[in-house]
Amino acid sequence: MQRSMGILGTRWKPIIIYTLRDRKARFGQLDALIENISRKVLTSSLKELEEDGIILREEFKELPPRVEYALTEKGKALIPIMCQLAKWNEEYYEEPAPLEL
Amino acid sequence: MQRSMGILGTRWKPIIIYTLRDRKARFGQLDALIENISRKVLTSSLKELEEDGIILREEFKELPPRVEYALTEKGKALIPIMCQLAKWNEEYYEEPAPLEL
DNA sequence: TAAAGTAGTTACCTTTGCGTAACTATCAAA
DNA sequence: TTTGATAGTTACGCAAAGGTAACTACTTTA
Repeated sequence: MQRSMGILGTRWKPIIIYTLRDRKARFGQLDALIENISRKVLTSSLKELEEDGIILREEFKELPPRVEYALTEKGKALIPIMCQLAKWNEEYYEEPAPLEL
Repeated sequence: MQRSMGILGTRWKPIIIYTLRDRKARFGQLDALIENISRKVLTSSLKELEEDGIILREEFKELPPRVEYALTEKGKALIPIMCQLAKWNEEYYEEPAPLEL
């Protein structure tokens, strides 16, 4: 478990994996699909996820350049887990109580 | 997903939940069961998990004092997810290659 | 010649996560 | 009176995570 968390224990990496659950995506698409993430964190997270064998980076030598990110087998194995996590929130989330004035 | 990660997106919180999957535990037990965690992070993580409705803190007015932590329903709903995460690592973990000298 | 599109990088800064070590409070037992 | 046990807290500091804004490189199109 400590090793799993060494790979996934950040705010954004599971969200990136979840976003790639049903499609490849380009850098710019990920940036647009994931609200509030900064390009810098996206860059470094993608790099680390690639190092850990979760995603694959495919570069097309075109103009303008194109890069696609997709889950590896190891990454795909996380899809059901990420989906359950999303579902868990839908089931148990409660609006924070409005502030009394 | 962003909300799930707002609650769980740290290195230690999922490990604490995983440790409580099959038993209540006292503060000192958690400290002993979870290798390498510091008491300080344990304290603050437990506090935040309680605020988020994941765990329940039960204080016994005894001497010496005793405090037990257990998962709430919302927390118990995470058990299968945490177990799958642990299993995922067992399946896909590879020893890092030994350094060549 | 300038703008537009893609995929980043770089510099700088703030916040959060986490660690270590020492300290507190309470009471019972030695 | 000192020790031991439980469950923390406090002070201090480092490193990682994360944010913003400006900049780069390449080529096509206007």
